[in-house]
Amino acid sequence: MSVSSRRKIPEAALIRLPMYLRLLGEVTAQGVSHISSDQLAELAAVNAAKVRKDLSYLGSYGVRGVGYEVAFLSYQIQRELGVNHEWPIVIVGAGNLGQALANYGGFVERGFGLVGVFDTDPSKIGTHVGGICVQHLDELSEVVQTRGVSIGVLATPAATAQEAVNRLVRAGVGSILNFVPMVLSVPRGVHISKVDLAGELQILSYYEQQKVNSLSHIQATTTSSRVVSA
Amino acid sequence: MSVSSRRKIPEAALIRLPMYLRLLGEVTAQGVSHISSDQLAELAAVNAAKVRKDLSYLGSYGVRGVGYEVAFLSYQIQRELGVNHEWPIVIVGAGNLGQALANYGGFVERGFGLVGVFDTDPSKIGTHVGGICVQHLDELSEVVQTRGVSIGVLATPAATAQEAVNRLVRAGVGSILNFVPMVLSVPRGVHISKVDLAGELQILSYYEQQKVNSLSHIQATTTSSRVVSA
DNA sequence: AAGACTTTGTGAAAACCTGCACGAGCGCCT
DNA sequence: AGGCGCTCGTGCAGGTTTTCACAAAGTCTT
Repeated sequence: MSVSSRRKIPEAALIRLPMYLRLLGEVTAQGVSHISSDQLAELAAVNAAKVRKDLSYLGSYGVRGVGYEVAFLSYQIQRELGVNHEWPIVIVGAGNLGQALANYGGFVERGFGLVGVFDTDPSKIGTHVGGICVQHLDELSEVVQTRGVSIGVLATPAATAQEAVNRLVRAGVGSILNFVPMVLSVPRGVHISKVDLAGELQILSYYEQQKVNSLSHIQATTTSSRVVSA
Repeated sequence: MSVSSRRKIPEAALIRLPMYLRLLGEVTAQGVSHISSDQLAELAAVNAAKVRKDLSYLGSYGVRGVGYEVAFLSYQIQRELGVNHEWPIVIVGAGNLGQALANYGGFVERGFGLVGVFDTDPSKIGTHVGGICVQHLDELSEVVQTRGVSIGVLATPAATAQEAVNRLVRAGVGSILNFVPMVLSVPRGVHISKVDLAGELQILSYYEQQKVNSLSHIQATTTSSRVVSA
């Protein structure tokens, strides 16, 4: 059995691996060669036991009394995440967000090479974003197949998102990062994860509203006690 | 006691409220006046019991045998999230991502009005993005206070992110949406939530890698059995 | 070499989340 | 009015995630 599929990593732990990997990269740049779960936990602002348990899903790569060797641990996380080699990605939708994502340096920096940007708007096709010439969506399948793309980013208007997903899936893309605030359906086996930008703000808005409410509650309480005591 | 602070909504349920709200808006546009938990669950691609439990944290707003009145439920979710009124927001960092976010129509559409974009780069200051003139970060405090901003979006380079956060906090911002792949520290009481774009892709990469691994595992098995049978 | 000290890996407890199953309440029909 | 059918709200069981606590296993000092 292949080493990396030894066990399946729980979702909750998986989500934190990119963060650990990034932090390990940072401490490497600072010349640190070993790190304890306590130190890594401090950097990641999480519990140290959680760090150890998360890392234990990869295997026993720490040394008791010493900690983890940064370079070795980085490599193991990379291998597990599959980011020890570059993944070609495509972006569908060359609007505001699509363009910004195409220009976003963070993707290539962390192992994702943009090989295609697609749209259906004739005025966008032929323009260059992120060093790539925008192509018509009809070319998607061709590019996905010749470049071996298995990850796609979706940034179209809501109206055309499901159709774009269908095309991505038909072309052979196996995982999709969805920025369109819509529930999309994909066949079993295709992985889709979503980022709802406005939704994130609405969650923050809840916390702010709670603060306002609790303040007005205190004020109301104060006021009524004044009334009572008057 | 104020009605909306009656109970605290569990994080897991809170995250789904923006989605429900959006779906309710869509069905309203289609002229639907009532909806059952089953129907909403179908639209949201989640379990119906989960929908009912999530909504029950807001109060008992459904009618047995009938379902939920869309308009009323929408209003209640909006009130709970605090999005029944507009929130002014600021964006710090007018780079690629900051500009795209400033131009992103989804924010204003869902109750967030951009009132300031800030940067420290002199070449950016004075340019217009998203209908707003980019100002120097030194102006942040002034704008936050006069406009009553309590939510900020962070999209600076990593090197300056912590300093930008400090300024946001000092200016009086209570919640921050962080797009910078960095762990930032904020004082108790300030809420920070992060979106790690490349991290999301790395998670997808894990799933794709798993598929590759399980294929090569099958191949390895097949190969070895061939060897055995040869 | 032994003892002190450090840090991992993990069992077990606690907290949290999900999904089922069903009682309770509501509208409609006769 | 009473019975029927529908759908909510929720107790409970099962699953997942987090945290604690400690034995095991290493280093370092003397």
